[in-house]
Amino acid sequence: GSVSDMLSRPKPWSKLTQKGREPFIRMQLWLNGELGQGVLPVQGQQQGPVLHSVTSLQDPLQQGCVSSESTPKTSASCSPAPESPMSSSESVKSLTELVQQPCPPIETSKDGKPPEPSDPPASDSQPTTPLPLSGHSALSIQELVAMSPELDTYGITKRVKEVLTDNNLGQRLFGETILGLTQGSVSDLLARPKPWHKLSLKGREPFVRMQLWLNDPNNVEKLMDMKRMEKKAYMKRRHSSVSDSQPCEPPSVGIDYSQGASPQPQHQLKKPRVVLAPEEKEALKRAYQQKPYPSPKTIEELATQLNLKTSTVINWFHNYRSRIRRELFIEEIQAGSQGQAGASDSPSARSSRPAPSSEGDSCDGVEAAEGRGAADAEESGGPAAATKSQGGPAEAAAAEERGEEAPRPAEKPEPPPSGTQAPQDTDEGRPRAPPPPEGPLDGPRPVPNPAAAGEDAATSAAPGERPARARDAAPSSALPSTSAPAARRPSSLQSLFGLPEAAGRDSRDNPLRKKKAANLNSIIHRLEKAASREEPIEWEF
DNA sequence: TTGCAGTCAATATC
DNA sequence: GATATTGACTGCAA
Repeated sequence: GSVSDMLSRPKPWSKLTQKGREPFIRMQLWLNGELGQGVLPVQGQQQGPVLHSVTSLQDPLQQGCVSSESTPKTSASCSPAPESPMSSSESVKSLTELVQQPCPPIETSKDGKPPEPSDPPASDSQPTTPLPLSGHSALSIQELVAMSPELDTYGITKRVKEVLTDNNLGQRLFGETILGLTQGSVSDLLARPKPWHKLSLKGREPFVRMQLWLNDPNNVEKLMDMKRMEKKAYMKRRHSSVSDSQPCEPPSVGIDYSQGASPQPQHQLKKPRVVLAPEEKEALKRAYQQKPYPSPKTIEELATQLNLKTSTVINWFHNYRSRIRRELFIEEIQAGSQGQAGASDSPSARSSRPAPSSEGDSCDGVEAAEGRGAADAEESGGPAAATKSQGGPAEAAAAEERGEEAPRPAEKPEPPPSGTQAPQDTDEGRPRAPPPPEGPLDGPRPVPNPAAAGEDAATSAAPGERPARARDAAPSSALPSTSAPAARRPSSLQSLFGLPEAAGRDSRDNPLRKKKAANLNSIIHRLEKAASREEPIEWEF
């Protein structure tokens, strides 16, 4: 009966307690084929232990940055349940041990050596995760992730960065060996970690791995060894190739994908990477300011005007949106940490917190208005909340924003719901003033407000120009979005992102504000969407 | 279909 | 040489 109910009416993850998540984890493991080995023998006496392990997983992680003080109640929370033989304490202990073990093994197994040539094709025993951690017992990284308490992603990355730099260890080595990610991904992750509650299971994985690694007393040593081994291998290779002159292939040490079988088709297909010219980026940014979510038509136009492929334009928008969002997260976190103190937790709690701003540029322009309206909406959990978490924070933040240099008229985005909203955008809304150099560009000329072209102009919100600085720091709030779930676990969250309200954000606010503002557009867009559901009539203008 | 999260991997920059 | 940036891709979810 429980199964039936669960299958037909699964609760969203965020609404589940640790205990409640267990069945889903089991299902996931089962789906992944990881239950096969009796890892999680659901029934039978084994249950006890198994469950234990599952739950206990949390501990290991906790040692580290789990939100600093948080000390989540983890296991405790799960008490009831039928089987819960595991009362918190002991089970936890045993578990802890279990978990702890994992650390060491981190690199073991297949990774024992990084990529080195030798690496056997990884046997692959593990379906999904080939990485290091896998070795351990039955605990899969997924289990750890699923059961782990909220981790302080920012703190973790900070520590990792420190350890790496202090020991002169590179991101590539760390990434490939410990995280199973490439250097670029590691760099991005370390520089712009998203708050735990904003991450998907998959996205949490690297943080769990980092935490485990940090907990491993021999972590540095192991990496160092690895580094040495790599170096040796590299030298060897180098020598040999030198002699025979193999023009050589990739000295890369990492991962050998060579599966023997296929002769690596590599080269051929490689299409050259598209590199957008500054003018093109400018134009796209401008377009984004006007319409963060351009219609296909607009995209086409943009592509045509810039002489780019539509897919490039589409990708650019996707990436830009998502990156801006990420930056906002960091700001939030930083802001929080700074002021820190109490704030209760993360985003979630932060309802009223301001956002920092550190800069960024990336999104320039975007300012748009901030509209608290939007903020409100979100914050209250309103629609925004709805929008996946994501928009949430960022947007919210954006909302707060407002700043902008000169107060732009239309700034306030207002809660779109009302429909129209987006008034400003289109032309008037657009940043008329400083629109970048349109003229100069030649080829792709500065897209004269591409946005305008589109019909959807309406959607976007106010444009803002780029340098918005926004001075005011009004604290607004928002950010709440961060998802309700988070809210649920105050303990840990708190520590993570405490947000001080006041903290000096103002000072630096500007930079980011822009971004935030940009996000406003997103918010608006979404709100509109939501609104439109009810009234299909679109707001075209 | 659309948008997003997470990554990769080519480049840029330091 | 290491790290940062960023266009593109994959898989998912709504």
